[in-house]
Amino acid sequence: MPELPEVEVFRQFVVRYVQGKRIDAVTVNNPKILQGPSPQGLQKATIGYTVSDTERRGKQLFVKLTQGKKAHWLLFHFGMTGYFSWFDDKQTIVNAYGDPKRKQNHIRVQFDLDDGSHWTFHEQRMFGKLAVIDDLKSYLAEADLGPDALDPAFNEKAFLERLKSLKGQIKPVLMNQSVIAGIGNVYADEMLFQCKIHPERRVTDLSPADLKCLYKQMKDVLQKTVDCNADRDCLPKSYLIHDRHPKAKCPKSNTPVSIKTIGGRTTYFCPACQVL
DNA sequence: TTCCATGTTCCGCA
DNA sequence: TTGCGGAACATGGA
Repeated sequence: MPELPEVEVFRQFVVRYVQGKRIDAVTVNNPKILQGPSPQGLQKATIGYTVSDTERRGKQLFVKLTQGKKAHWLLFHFGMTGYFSWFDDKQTIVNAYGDPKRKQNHIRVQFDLDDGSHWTFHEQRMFGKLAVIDDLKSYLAEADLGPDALDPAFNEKAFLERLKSLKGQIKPVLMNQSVIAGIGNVYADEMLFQCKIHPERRVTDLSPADLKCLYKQMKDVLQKTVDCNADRDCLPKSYLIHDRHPKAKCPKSNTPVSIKTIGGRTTYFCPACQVL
């Protein structure tokens, strides 16, 4: 589930509830979530360190840990079902996706903080990961990741430049993290719907107006979702995101929504608004 | 019980 | 080389 907006909300969550606190203990309930370090290695990399900063690129979240002059980063990827929660003696805050009634489920890693509170990483399906990164700059330089979709430096000109040499269907291109980082299945569908572009159209067949619309909607859809704190119910009624189920009807044309596998993912679109 | 899932990666084929 | 379909990964809800 977590695409760029959700991961941005997770980042803000860390800033609000975790940043500035020292990690006193770590519990790894399922070592498979760790990519690289052993549970002991993770303990060594975190215990005694203070959470001092955060970064995000696409769907990847980086959390900086500092102890004196020593510093490194934790990398979180949330797969399809990952999220954070935080709790102390008085309250529990479940972030973005967790069902408060089931908040104790699927805790893969728990960090105990120096103020007595606890920060937990949940990941039901184990597609997510947690890694330790020594040098964030070189990691990002070597990672096969495109520019972050919401990075202000990724402007219209850069967007058009990036897409102009590509040939495939537009939807898989939008979801390709090495082209643009952060767009997943749901928000790709939404921006295509808002621009009335069929998801199977070729990038090379799109008009300049189509591409400019996609740029605008990429920013709008993602930013609106961040502003909604990733609560999809808060998004405009005119969004197709509310109609991702069989028998749903297009919010603009009232046409039954089509469901088709495109680029390997379940795709929702309006066959009347989005013509091939 | 079977099918499906919002992410990523790898393999094989054209 | 590029594009693309399919499978695999692990888990549980419908």
